Amino acid sequence: MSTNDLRVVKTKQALHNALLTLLSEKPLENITIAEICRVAKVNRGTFYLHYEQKEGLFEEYFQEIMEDLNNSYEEPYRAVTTLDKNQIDPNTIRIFHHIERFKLFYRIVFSKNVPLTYYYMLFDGIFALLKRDITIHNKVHDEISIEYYSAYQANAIIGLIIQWYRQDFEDSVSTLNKQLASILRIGE
Amino acid sequence: MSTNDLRVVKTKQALHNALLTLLSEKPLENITIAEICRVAKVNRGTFYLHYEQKEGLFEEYFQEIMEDLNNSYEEPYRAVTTLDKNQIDPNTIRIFHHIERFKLFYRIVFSKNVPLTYYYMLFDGIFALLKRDITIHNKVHDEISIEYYSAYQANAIIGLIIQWYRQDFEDSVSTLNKQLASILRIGE
DNA sequence: TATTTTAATGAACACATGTTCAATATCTAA
DNA sequence: TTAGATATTGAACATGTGTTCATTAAAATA
Repeated sequence: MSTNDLRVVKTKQALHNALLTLLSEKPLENITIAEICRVAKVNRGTFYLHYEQKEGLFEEYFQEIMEDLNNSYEEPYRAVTTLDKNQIDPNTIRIFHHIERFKLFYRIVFSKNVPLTYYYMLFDGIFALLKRDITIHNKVHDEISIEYYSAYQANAIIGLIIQWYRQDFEDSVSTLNKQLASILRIGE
Repeated sequence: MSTNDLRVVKTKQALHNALLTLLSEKPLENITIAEICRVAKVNRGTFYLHYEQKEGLFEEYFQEIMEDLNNSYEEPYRAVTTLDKNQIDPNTIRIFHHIERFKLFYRIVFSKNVPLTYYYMLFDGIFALLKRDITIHNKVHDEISIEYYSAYQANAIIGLIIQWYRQDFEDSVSTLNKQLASILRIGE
């Protein structure tokens, strides 16, 4: 099933468009595979040739969004996890911008009937960024596992995002940045 | 649909037992409602009278487990979020004990094809505990929202648990406690 | 362009979902 | 204990799921 084959490209594009169309009408959980295929005018068997669940289709979008997250972290940036808290500049924290930019997607990602997969994709994305940073600055005390520490910090940030999501992203990005900066400053 | 009615009690009990039986054989995602009903010898229509999805049935177990979490936090305890980090005693951190006690359940809760609902139940449980504690000690700086701060701390702990889960809970409870204590000591 | 390769199709299958409704069995309260 | 209330049942229905297989159509390549 070569990804370059025009037939494959065409089929996937049709399925992507169909999913997007349906997502503007109703939540992912209420969309069926049969429905997507009807809209895309693609045989249902063909769907299963490429994906196992509708979630797999959704994941392809997510990949692109995760790339945006990574790009938004390209240099120049200064990390939020630097142990020297004085270095923190709220404006350098780009994660919240990213979330806001794709809040239509993140409303789906954080909705309660959706599988944990997407959560883990976000977690892994942030985890990798923080871990890279922690490793670069490598100031963590010996007795702390970098893995645990990264998981701790990454998920803490997602905790803020959950709280933000639950108020339907009403607070501004800069409010979130300030909250994070203030929290990290505690204990100085 | 009175909860006291013996018929209701009996039906729910049968469904609970059936779910438990099936869970010992295969993951929740591979268990169907029809299957649960067959094992429980309960009409499928009756299932829908009480629950919408098999997840609703699972949630009832979760409630009990959340009670254990709350109980494990009864006094005497000293909180992990006290801003004066010197007060932290790893032995007072009971969350990891709780997770380990119910690791059979938490393996399900953290599996990637399960809905986010369970994650939120755990999050809300820890969130409430930490918020109560933060409010009692109420040492958070003015500019920090207690909601955001609690969400941050609660999810950070779950971050450790995710990392723990991903290594199939191989580390000991005391390792987790020490990691948390060390992380909290950073920045002192 | 002609030939080969292979993705997509349509039909069919067994089974699951979610819902309805009249008939029945079981419980509660008098 | 009986009468009334109601939870449960079984049957049926339209639709979705996941899979199979021979056929067809569209792409790659030579």
